[in-house]
Amino acid sequence: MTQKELDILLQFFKTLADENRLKIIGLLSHREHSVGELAALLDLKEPTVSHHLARLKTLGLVDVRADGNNRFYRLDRAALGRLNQEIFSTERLTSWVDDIDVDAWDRKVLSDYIHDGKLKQIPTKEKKLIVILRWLITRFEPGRRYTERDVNDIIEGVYDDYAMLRRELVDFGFLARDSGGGGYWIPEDSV
Amino acid sequence: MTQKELDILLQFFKTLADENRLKIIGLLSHREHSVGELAALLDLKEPTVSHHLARLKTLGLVDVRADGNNRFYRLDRAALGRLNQEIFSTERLTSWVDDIDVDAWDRKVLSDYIHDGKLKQIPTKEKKLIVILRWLITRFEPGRRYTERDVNDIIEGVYDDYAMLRRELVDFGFLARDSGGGGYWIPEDSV
DNA sequence: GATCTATTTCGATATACTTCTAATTAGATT
DNA sequence: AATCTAATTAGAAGTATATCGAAATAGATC
Repeated sequence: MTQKELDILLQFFKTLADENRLKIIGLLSHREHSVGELAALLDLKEPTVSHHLARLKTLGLVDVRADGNNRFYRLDRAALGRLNQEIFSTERLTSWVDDIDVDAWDRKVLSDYIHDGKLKQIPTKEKKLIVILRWLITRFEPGRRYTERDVNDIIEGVYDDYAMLRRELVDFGFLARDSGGGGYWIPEDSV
Repeated sequence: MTQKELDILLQFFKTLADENRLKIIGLLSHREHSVGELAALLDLKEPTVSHHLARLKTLGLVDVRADGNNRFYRLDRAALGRLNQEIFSTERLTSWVDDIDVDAWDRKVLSDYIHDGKLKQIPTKEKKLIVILRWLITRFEPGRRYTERDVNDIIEGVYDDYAMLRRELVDFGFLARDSGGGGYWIPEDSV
């Protein structure tokens, strides 16, 4: 769903989220009314009713018909039904947020822990640690072999305790290690 | 529709009339999320998200599942569909306002033109005049005969120009007059 | 048990919106 | 043309509520 569609949806709910506007819709569902009539029925001043009607009109929910000085407003039922269908279709509901960046969480964590390209400290929470490790692993090329020294040097560029981070990378499967001294590499099924 | 039902409807729209709550629903439509995740995704602080979730929960739109310190919220799709059906059924739309007092218009006119039981002035608008006449005619008993003097006295109690009002009462059929001098009375089919 | 983490509650602030009065516009009536 | 009526527009005041920081709560971890 695009931001524009979300705005439309939002305007719809905002417009209907007022007791007097709901009552106006109810009154107009019976028959058309002038502004003065509505004001009297709802015990509001004309300008207030005028304001509410303007909002309903913006949404296309009501029509106006001028008759002398009076302006008779009536409900556009078709528009109401149309909005209903559009808004509450299942597809729409489940697609409300395609445009939200789901990596925002990752970025938040990164911005919290990384300043000027350096890791400030190692997060204790596993969920956050994984975000950091995922960021760190991008400095290694898939398919290439690294000596322990290589790995330490790369990590040290962003954090002093390279041994700790190297261990975490291995523990969480971001790096594989050959116990025979064959060095480190990114496993095929790396996260 | 009762006031209570209108309130429910109103709460529904008010709850959905917020951009971030719509986004939360969208996010939860994919999968459950913790408060912290939602806060990061929406770029809001936890208390704010907590507040939004509480409102959604009041409406029954979301469920909570506790897991350690985390609380995972998820969408109750059934509730959403249920509300949709209830809210947008045609019967409901057309019955929104049965409880609105349609005599309020009359009362408005009366309060505008009558102070302390006295008629301030005669409205020029026919619609309003009729309201006044309907009020005035209640001072006469159905089935009883009145002389012109009786009529004048009764009217003069509320307005000086009794001749004018008497004429209007007759013109609009609130009073019948016997051309032979037999006086005035309320006609059977009086409005 | 003390500490840490995620969430909620509380209190304050800032913003959006409803509602009103006053002034303006447009149409009808004299 | 002048007046009157209905409605809208403009501006102001009050109310509701979204948002945040600080404090409190509850669960997990050490």
